[in-house]
Amino acid sequence: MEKNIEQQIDEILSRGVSEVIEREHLKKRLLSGEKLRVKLGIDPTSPNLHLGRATVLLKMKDLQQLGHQVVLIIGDFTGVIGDTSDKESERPMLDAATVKKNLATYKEQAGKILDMEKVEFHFNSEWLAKLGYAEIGEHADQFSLHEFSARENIKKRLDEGKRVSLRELLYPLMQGYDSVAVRADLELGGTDQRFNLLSGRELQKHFKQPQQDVLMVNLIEGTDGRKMSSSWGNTVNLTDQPNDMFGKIMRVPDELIIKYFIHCTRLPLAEIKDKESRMNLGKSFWSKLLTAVGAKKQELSPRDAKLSLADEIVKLYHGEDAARAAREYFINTFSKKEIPQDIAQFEVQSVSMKLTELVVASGNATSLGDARRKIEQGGVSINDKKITDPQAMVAKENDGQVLKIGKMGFVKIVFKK
RNA sequence: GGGUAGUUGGUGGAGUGGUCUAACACACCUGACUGUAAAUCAGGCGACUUCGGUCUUCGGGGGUUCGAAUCCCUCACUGCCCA
Repeated sequence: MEKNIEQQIDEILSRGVSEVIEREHLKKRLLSGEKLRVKLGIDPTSPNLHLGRATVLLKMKDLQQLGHQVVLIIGDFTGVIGDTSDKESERPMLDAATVKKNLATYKEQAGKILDMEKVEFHFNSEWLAKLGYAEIGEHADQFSLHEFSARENIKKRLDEGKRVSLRELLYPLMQGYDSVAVRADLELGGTDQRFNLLSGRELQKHFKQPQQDVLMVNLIEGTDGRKMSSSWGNTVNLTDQPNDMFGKIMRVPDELIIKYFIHCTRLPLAEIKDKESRMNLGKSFWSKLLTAVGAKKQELSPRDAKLSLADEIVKLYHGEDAARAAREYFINTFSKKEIPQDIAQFEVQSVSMKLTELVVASGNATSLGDARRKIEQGGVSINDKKITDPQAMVAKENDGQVLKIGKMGFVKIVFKK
């Protein structure tokens, strides 16, 4: 049993983790049976959680399951400081109502992973709003401009002649002071948070508190292989419907399969390793040879690996049944190119309608011009028959037929008159 | 406070009086290919259209001109240098 716990802890400290600061110290504390206060700061400006953010939450969950206290800090005050790289809008102070609303959304999403009943919540305005210049000056004195400007992303912006607001200097101070305020033992974050996470240690030291340990998880790439970010549109959101979520994961580049398994699921590492080696098998010369002579059928195709990846992830957020259904949907629709069973209906209110208008009205094109282009380029069909005439009309005889736009858009046409 | 250079479509970035809906690249969309994806190839990528056109866009506002992304004024914002 003892050993089992140690293995769990080792996995917590290594799976998907890029760096742990005071690793040995932290391991010792985790083993000691002490109940640690594990801090995570969350940003109330963007309520949409995606898989990239979920990696940290999964880690929090692991810790929660070992009996540690999860402390979530809602950055209602920090949110104002935020990132000023967006040139046109200095963000206004979030009003209480928005924060509340975003928080509710957040809780709902994070609740898919964490046991929210056991989470301790704080708004950082609780303590940050009370500080005056004197205190801020004191905190600020713990850091130098050099340290700050050496941060990679700041340095880059400085080099490129982009604006870096002085306000941004305050951000790490605030996040660091949060750790003091909640007396954090451990703080989690992405590797991009390094500086902010470490600032907590600085300030705790200054305030004669024991210094928190820091655990940084790797950032994962988005579905297109670039950095996962809401503004790139390459995220898989926790709120995505099962079919969507499944499809998005299937679109992830092959190279990321194992990384996703490690970071976004809790499939045992041994199984992941097995998949990895079986996938690599397919690439080697010997395996090709063996396959050619029919001596071996062990290997795993990236497609199948990805299917089970998508399965695992959807299961995590939507449950097993949903995952199974999503898998079927995907195979039928995209592999076998069948028309799915349940598709949205579009009710036509008149006797006939222009196809272009229908495509737009059903949400499958952004403008009539866009619809026309899709039609002209052969992206639109009705009951598997391609329509290429942009002037085409739909009428009574199309009642109940299935309109397909692109790979994903299915609409059942229903006439009301 | 002084000086100086800038602000172009989702992004980067050309363009300095008409041929500009604005090069090129990325992103995005459609199609082909495929084991999902990627890669590759083809086409597209402001809006509306009776498919002949019409209208809107180059930080905001105003002006000069037959004509402005391009010239002038003004406001806002940003970089850099100096104090």
